[in-house]
Amino acid sequence: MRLSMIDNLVIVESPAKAKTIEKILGKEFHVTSSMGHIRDLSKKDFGIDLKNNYRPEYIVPDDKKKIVSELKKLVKDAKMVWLASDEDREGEAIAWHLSQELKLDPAKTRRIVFSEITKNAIQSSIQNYRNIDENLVNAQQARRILDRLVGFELSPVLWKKVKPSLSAGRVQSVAVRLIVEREREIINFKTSSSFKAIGTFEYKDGNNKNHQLKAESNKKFNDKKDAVTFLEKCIGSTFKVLDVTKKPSKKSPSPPFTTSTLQQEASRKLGFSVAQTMSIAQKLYEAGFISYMRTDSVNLSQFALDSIEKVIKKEFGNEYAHIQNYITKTKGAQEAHEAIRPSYVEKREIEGNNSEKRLYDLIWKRTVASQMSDAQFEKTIANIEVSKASEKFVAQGEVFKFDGFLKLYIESSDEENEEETKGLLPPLIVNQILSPIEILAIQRFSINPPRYTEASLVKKLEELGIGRPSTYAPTISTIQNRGYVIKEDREGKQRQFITLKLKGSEITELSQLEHYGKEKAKLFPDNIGMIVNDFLVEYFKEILDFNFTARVEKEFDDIASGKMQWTKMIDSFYKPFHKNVENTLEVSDYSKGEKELGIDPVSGKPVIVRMGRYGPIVQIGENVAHSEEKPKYASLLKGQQLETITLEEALELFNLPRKLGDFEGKEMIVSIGRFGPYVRHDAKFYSLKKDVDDPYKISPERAIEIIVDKRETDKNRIIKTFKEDPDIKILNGRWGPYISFKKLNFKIPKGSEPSSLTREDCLKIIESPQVKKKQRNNK
DNA sequence: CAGTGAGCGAGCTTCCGCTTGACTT
Repeated sequence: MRLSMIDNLVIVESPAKAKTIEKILGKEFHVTSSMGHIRDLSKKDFGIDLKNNYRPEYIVPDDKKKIVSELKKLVKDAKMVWLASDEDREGEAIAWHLSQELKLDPAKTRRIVFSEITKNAIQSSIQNYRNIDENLVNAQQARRILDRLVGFELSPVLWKKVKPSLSAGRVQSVAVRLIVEREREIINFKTSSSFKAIGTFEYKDGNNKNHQLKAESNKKFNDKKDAVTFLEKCIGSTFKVLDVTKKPSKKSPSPPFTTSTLQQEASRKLGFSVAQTMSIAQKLYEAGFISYMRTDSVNLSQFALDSIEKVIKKEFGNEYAHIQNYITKTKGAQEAHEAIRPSYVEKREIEGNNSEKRLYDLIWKRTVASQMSDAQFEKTIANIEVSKASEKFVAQGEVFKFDGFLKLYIESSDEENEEETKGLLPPLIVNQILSPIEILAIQRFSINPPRYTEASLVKKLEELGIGRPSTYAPTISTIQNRGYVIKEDREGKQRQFITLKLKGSEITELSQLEHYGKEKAKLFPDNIGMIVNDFLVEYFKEILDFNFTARVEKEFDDIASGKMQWTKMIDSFYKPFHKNVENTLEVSDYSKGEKELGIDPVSGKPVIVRMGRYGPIVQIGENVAHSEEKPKYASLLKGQQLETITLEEALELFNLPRKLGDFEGKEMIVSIGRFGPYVRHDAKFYSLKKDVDDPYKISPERAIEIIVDKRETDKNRIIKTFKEDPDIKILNGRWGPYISFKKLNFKIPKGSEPSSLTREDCLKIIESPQVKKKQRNNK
């Protein structure tokens, strides 16, 4: 079916948005989408003519050619083209690129903008059309060109001075820096401990009724001696209530979700990675369940506010509604969209898989809670005097007066705060004498700064105004893909802590174990991340500065408001920057993170760690040209870092390969290869079991066991072969049975019995279109 | 991801922001 003459063609960025808008505008308007940017800088020679005042060379990337040719067809038939891309710098540039690439006639082209998809907003935008804002477009061109210059000049410096294929950029390099510097803070963190006293007291009130309460000392004690001294003073002291203060307090709801806060809460509450959150949100958006998921705005449309108010009043009662619009405080926010909210808040639940349901539920609760009343408390603080000591005890209580938004939604926090003993306090009166039941002084250790999670890194970047909602998730992926950063769990450790207990007039000491330092899905810098970071911070301080983006953003704003010419801005940045690049190429050494750990007691030679071609290594002795004596090398184990490895750990690496004695007349040798620790026997390799066997300590008996076990599983490996076709084999693998065919492997569909498959069945699986598609995608 | 434990050296790698594709006639 071909659409006849379309009078009005509207072009937006996203197809899902196009669908909704078309419904609103009716059949006189055809709404289509550009799928974001349709042109980009060519990759040849930067795509920038440096000799010609930074003239950009734009091309249509291959994956956009189809869209552009379709748009060209549509435009030809239209009497009026409405460019409705987002109301921000990038959106303005998209509109401009469209007008250029589609060669739109200015007389038949109108630029319109709306930041919410409602009938009113869209119809009024049609009334208030304008021309493309060239200053804003120039600000975007400056942004794009600056990023290209930085990225495409810095990355090759790294290829020459550190390692090929590495990358650097205005956003990613600062993200890595944050993680590297945080890790160093943690490495250098000196744990200290102190004691805090917690007393349990009781008293009888006028009606002879017994009450109990807990109170904490108002001061910490630096060491055990001070804590004991305090407890000794408590013996025979009287404990008197000095004062009781009551004051009201309140807690307000958080604003509705932006991309960044959604990623943070989905990470804390649901354990999603930022990429997971975004792809689930995309599904919800495409299904029409939520508004657009890439936004920095906390604004809600009047339509949304009205329907949320109705829902709150119906579900919770009138006193729970407190309709308000929040103000976006984020640095550099462009606010082209609404906050992330349910499209129809009346819809409490959606159809979809479990993750989609959970994310929708989170968005629903957060949105509705944002329009609910403050929670009201009454806080009580009582100071308790200790007659023989200058320190006091403080009892704190908190009572709900009104739960407000907390009835629906409690925001999580990144800090794992210690539980405080806050609850209801019994009625206290001044000068009341309390009798101590027991007083504990518990040793508490200071906690190092927390490592970043993906989501808390996004939060930090957003605070610095670095990156945009559409790039948070890809940036986090990039720094992991380059090997700069690894997302990992870490086992916690154990330590002892002391509890001193005063009961009656006796002080006893108790030693207990506590777990600490357990990490889940935290970002750790890897060796190469640290080396690259140190190199960039040393030679390109300006770019790596946390305020670099903020500074250039200011200049982009000046371009947007017509106060500055974009080519001048780029020129004054690029001239000194490029000079610095050339200078760095000349003066800097090849950077491999080299560090001397000490002297090898056996040979008397220095022990050096550094990055080798295939990863981090340790060497004994220097590499002297033309010398016959070569240094000895050993690779670092997985998880060992150049930054933290000790001399002892480094020397231990040379205890491999280790001879383990003979088995069946052949020697067994233990060592560590690319794929981890192994035993070699009779020219065959047998992997040691991860986290079970230690190559430095494994016994010959255990090694033989591993060899025999492996032979057994290998025997069971072959399920079926075909005489007529030796290329096809049905095998048992780590993930169950599979078909092996000329170095390629194929899953066996559910429900088929592997041993009864015929050659024809196998060929069918190998030739099936789904499998072929998958192979293409893996390329 | 499907089973390794080597070592020549050509040619390529890379940025940040917008956005979802994918398949015939």
